Amino acid sequence: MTTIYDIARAAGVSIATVSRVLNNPNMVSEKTRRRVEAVMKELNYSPNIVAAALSSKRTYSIGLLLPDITNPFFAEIARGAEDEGNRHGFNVIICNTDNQLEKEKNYVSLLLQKQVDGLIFATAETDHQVIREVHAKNLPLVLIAREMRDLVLDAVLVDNRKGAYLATRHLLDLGHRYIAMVSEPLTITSSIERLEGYQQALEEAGLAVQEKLLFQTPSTLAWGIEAGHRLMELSPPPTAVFAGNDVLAIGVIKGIREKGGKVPEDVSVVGFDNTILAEVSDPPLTTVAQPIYEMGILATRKLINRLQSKTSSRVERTILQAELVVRKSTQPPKCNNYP
Amino acid sequence: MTTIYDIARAAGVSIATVSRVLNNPNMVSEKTRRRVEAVMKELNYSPNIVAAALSSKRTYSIGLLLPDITNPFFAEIARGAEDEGNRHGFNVIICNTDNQLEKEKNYVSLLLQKQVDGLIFATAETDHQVIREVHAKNLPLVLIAREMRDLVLDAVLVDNRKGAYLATRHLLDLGHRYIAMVSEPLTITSSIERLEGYQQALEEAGLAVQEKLLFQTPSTLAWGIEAGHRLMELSPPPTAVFAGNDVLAIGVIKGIREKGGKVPEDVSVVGFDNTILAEVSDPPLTTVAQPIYEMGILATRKLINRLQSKTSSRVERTILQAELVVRKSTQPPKCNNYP
DNA sequence: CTGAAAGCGCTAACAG
DNA sequence: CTGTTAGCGCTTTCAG
Repeated sequence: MTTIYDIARAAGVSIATVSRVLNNPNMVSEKTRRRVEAVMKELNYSPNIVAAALSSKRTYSIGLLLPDITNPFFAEIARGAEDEGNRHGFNVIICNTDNQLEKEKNYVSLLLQKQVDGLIFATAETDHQVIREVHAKNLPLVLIAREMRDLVLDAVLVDNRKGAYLATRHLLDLGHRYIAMVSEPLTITSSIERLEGYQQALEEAGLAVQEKLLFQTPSTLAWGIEAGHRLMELSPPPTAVFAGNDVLAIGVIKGIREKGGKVPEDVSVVGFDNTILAEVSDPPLTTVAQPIYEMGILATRKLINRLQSKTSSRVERTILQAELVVRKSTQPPKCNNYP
Repeated sequence: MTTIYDIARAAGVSIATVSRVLNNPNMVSEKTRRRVEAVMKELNYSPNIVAAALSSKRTYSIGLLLPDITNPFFAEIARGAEDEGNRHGFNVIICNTDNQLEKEKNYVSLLLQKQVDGLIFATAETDHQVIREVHAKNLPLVLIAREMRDLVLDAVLVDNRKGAYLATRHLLDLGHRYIAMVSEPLTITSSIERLEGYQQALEEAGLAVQEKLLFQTPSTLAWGIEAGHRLMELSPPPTAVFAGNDVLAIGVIKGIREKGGKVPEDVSVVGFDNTILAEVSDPPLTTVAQPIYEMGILATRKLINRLQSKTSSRVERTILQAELVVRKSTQPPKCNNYP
């Protein structure tokens, strides 16, 4: 491996000069710069970032903590983060936390030892000791897709309430009056907000929220199916359902079908997220689109900005708009037999 | 930030001893070890891995190059790689290459500068200059899911031929005689092998491969749909189709439907990969399962083994079995009108 | 514009 | 079992 010493010797300059042509080329005379560069090429030199990091204290890598990269929603966030990071010379280290506090703690500790420049955190918890600690340690940090209940930090979010409102409103506009909601556990801020949007739409339409139409389940296909079954066991079953995310929505559709119902003929279904699943499912899913990829980009850009301008300006929450994407899983109700 | 010097001073030992309790605790007497550990706890010490890496030449991070983390197939590989890496104290740096040579080159160069301990490479190309260079530089490297045409390297693969054979055979067993294949571009080794499996099954059944039943398209939903259309324009249309992967299969189903066909009633469809898409699609997709997650794990384990035993033993190709997962997208043909 | 020199925090012989 | 002493390869004052 060739080092700046080799280059310096071969070019007849000091290592300081070599370092300068690497980092501050304009502080070096054109002539010596050229010479040094030539030698670098000739000796096929490649700087050792680890060594640079040790003295400069910048590793140019950031940690991305998310529940599960296998979930299309987070995969897309990761893609956005990685693209934007790469554009600025940063690498991203992926960490799958499965929403387990223990794992998050271990990852954070490891990432700190690796001296990452900052963290992007997509956690499920609304209250989080680990995040508090990171924040206390002054490591740049931005939250994505989820917030914390009582600690305001840099974050990139989507207007969940509005999105849920749009979804429910769409169902209402189609003529539905008996609309269920299947949501993720309400320990997640986004779930709470989506539920609020649903409520608001119903209330505006002069409808009361009915307890028996509210389902709360973990966010997996299997649980969605289960919810679909329970929905169909209601008598009468709802004519429409708003699911808290695409996975649940697709599960619900499957569950409804397994009980002999048809989507959208018997019951309309709306999802949330607009992941690839919504596009691929049959019928294609009407859903609320979040600019997921863009969120990954924005969070990363925000983090990098923080890293560059040491100015500890104040906390910045970016809230993006969600919008309804109407596909084939919704239609007017056949009849309106609402209790 | 507290360093081993601080610990050494506070514990009344040398930095070497501190370093030892960190890396070779058994080389230190129980008593001083305890003391040092106590001080570490007290001073809330956290080792600086960057510094350790500079002198030890091990960064405990590995690069994972894949086309696109957003593709469920690669996301699952990434998950496996990350899980296994984490289990051994390695972090994984994700790089999305989009199969672009230029991007791959840049990433590899950056990863080398970052002194990653090794690389896991999922590339589409069958012949690859970048990989040759990495290999020449003696950086531990394992290929996953794809091979190179004329360079045998450590790799974790699936028996594509056998998988494709099983898929086609399943269709044959159901009574289909007029079976199309929609495959990814044949520049990818896996595509070629899958085509071969298809051929073999047909030939064993005494059927000739018909050129007009062979489609080759990029692996996206849109192109799959397009292929579905073209399939239905044949007269008669095939009674079954084997698609080179799940995304294409789902596209084909959509395309068939758009032309008024029913799946599986009019035409049966088999996919390949068994990603979440197969589970989520309607009808659930009969497909060939690859142990994707496990492949990620195995590739990583193989890499880590290489890192640990410096023994340059010989190249090792692991070939996993694919198996058919029968779901609802296939059934016997209504009638067998094959030309 | 350039060079000398002092680290960054840790590992790894080598002695003892 | 423990301490001393060189580095690892690069950045960064501080002089000149």
